[in-house]
Amino acid sequence: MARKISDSTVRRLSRYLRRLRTLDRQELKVVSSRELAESTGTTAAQVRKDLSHFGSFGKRGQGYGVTDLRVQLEEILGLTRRWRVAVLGVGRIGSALLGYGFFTQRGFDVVAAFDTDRSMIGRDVAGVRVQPLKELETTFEEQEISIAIIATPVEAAQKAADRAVRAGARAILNFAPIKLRMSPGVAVREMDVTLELEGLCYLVTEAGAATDVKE
Amino acid sequence: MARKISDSTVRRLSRYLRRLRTLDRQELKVVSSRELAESTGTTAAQVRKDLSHFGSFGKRGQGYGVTDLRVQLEEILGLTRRWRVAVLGVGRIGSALLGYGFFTQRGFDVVAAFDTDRSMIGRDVAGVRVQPLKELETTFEEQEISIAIIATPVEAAQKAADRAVRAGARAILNFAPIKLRMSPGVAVREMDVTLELEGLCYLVTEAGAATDVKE
DNA sequence: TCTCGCTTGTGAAAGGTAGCACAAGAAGAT
DNA sequence: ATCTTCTTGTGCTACCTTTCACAAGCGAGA
Ligand SMILES: NC(=O)c1ccc[n+]([C@@H]2O[C@H](COP(=O)([O-])OP(=O)(O)OC[C@H]3O[C@@H](n4cnc5c(N)ncnc54)[C@H](O)[C@@H]3O)[C@@H](O)[C@H]2O)c1
Ligand SMILES: NC(=O)c1ccc[n+]([C@@H]2O[C@H](COP(=O)([O-])OP(=O)(O)OC[C@H]3O[C@@H](n4cnc5c(N)ncnc54)[C@H](O)[C@@H]3O)[C@@H](O)[C@H]2O)c1
Repeated sequence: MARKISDSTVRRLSRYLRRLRTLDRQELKVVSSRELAESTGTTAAQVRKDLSHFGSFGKRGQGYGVTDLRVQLEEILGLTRRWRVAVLGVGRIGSALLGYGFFTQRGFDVVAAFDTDRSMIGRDVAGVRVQPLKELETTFEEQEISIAIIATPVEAAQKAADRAVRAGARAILNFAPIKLRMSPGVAVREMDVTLELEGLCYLVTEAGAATDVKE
Repeated sequence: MARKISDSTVRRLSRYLRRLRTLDRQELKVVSSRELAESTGTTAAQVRKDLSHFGSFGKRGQGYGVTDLRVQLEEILGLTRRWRVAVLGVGRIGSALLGYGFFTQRGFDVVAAFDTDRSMIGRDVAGVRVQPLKELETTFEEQEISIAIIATPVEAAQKAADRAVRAGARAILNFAPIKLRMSPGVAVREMDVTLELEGLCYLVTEAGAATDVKE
């Protein structure tokens, strides 16, 4: 199983899982690759190809057992354990994330939050106490935090991420609009709203230009 | 210029632009494809290939004029005009977005916000008045809103998006963890924090597994 | 003017990813 | 027991994206 799985495959697996969890809650027993494809925006062949990298989970002529496939995907993605998460920067985005109840359902426990702002420190935000940065190292170790969410202003993002990694974080989810430079062992994902909006603008502008040409 | 530009290329263009804006503010005059690549996490050849789809913007032996290339990219992405944006659902995420000053700098004006909650309606959030849903159609038309950001609970997301599109939106940025079904003419981008976190878990788990095998 | 050093722009090659099409297999009907 | 119907798993193919490699072009300095 040393095969390299592409990023787009992993993203799709996550989408399948999201859907399977809903189906499971609705107590549906089986699902076909076609149904799964339709509700996640891909094709049936793609679903089967993605799953085939990890084994055969379905029954021919029937489809996939919903609960069974859900569990398989959770194992593949590494979600059979719970993950402890810290938020760095408790401003608008940081607070929103701390209040997001969904994480707990999905296996993520936001157990710590850090800020430099005196007036934030000590406050309780959605059940998490905001700590000063100087407590970062001890808390990361004590709580065995492996994921850090960067929600500081862009100027502070690189340093905050570096510090989290030195303290033991193995993955970074970055909300600041900057490309973080990280050592190879550290996994990074970027969430940049502006970047997505710009992508939408391109599509809308192109669509407009395309129809203009046709006329 | 009817060539189809891939999503990943558009994403990179946006990253180049982000970097160019910073360089421009620092009053740097020229930048090479190599420098641009390093600061955006790609390769020099990739940068040149991406740009070559739209024309020749550099000088051989010198590099690219920072301001010049910035303007070119803004034109390509459709950012020479300003875009009017509405936020649907003024909860934790919706409020954070309304307070995000960066949008204005980048050509996006968040001019309207909608919510169903009586206690939210009429309130002023970061200078925008929260309106009831029934005013959506008139506001979209009067303000010529073309982008809708969906920040409602997941159950309401599809309906909210449909309504925005019927009212004139041509692009949707979706924060709810669900695949929206939209007619082909509408551009959609999804921002799902949980999905990104799960992707990180996969990478961390795999990295762990890989080193285990080596030992 | 000629040469040298540097960087772009791009055709060709390599490397991946997605889609097609069908044999294999499972369940239920006859 | 056989036939029918359905859906999986997968080899093959087509397409698309990235990388490579180098000629072309630009400016500086002799
Ligand atoms: N607000 C949004 O909707 C939004 C959207 C997309 C991206 N972002 C990005 O997310 C980041 C945070 O945005 P925001 O709007 O929440 O900003 P904010 O100013 O509301 O919050 C930032 C918080 O980080 C704290 N901080 C500053 N330096 C720190 C450090 N070194 N360590 C820890 N905390 C530190 C500040 O005290 C503040 O509380 C920014 O990079 C921004 O670009 C925000
Ligand atoms: N909070 C986060 O950090 C976070 C992170 C990622 C994704 N999300 C997603 O973003 C969405 C919003 O999350 P939130 O935490 O801000 O939730 P929230 O409950 O704080 O806010 C949701 C708001 O939407 C309003 N609303 C409900 N139905 C509506 C409708 N039909 N039209 C307009 N408004 C309506 C509610 O009154 C409420 O004010 C959810 O889908 C959530 O899954 C949230």
